[in-house]
Amino acid sequence: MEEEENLDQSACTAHHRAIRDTMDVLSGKWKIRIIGSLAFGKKRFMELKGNVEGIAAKMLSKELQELELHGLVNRTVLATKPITVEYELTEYGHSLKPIIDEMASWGMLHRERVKNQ
Amino acid sequence: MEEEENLDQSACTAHHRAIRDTMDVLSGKWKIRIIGSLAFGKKRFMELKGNVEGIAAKMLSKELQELELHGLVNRTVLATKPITVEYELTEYGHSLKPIIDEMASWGMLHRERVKNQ
DNA sequence: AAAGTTGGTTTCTTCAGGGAAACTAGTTTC
DNA sequence: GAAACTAGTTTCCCTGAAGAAACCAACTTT
Repeated sequence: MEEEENLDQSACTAHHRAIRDTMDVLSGKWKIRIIGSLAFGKKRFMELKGNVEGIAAKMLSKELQELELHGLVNRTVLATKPITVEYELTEYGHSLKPIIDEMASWGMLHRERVKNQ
Repeated sequence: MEEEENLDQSACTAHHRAIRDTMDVLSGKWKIRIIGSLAFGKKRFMELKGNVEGIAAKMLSKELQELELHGLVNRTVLATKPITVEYELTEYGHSLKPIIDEMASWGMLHRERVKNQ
């Protein structure tokens, strides 16, 4: 009984810690939405700004920097006529897709439920 | 090509909207962690407070009220000697488990990665 | 040379999310 | 009667997340 409790407790502690870790990386109002946008493919700064409705340039810039630091996003400067910058998910960034996808499908479920309440 | 683009765009829009909807329900620093704790089974107020490390009683109380309003959590008052209150996930609340689980397992992955970097 | 494009940075400000601690209230035990 | 346990509520405060708008700098087009 006691051993079982200890196992439960340590599994539970690790679970909580893991959730906190994830939330730290995805902290703030915008990161998940930016990643959700990039999950559809690489995008330029202004494309992202149009895609992530409501975000200000300052926020987008800041969040992209954090995502890059965490190794989730790659930033590539292209030597085009007016300089363009491309952002794309790294392989590691793509590993967040299951979370994003679950959130997206739950959101659709929820919208149906609220509609038919 | 144009039709394809329109399909892409509307699928993409719905995706973004769904993510926003989910984030609205799970807004704030604590809801996911509370749900993550309740996913292990029903808990009393003080149990939750001990379980969700760092949360203040005010926050816990406020967040639980919101979760109850959204139909994710059930609150039951028990007529015990000193009154006790039990919180548990509703069936609908359990539908969030895939999200929580994905976050937990990504968090563990991330911790491994950071450790071995 | 003025205006528009790109991708930002800087500054200034506001507001709400959240923290600490005290307080309530019913019951029970010391 | 004081202290302790239950589950909160209330108040007061403060920081940091975020918004708005202006500004910057290289290059192109008109």
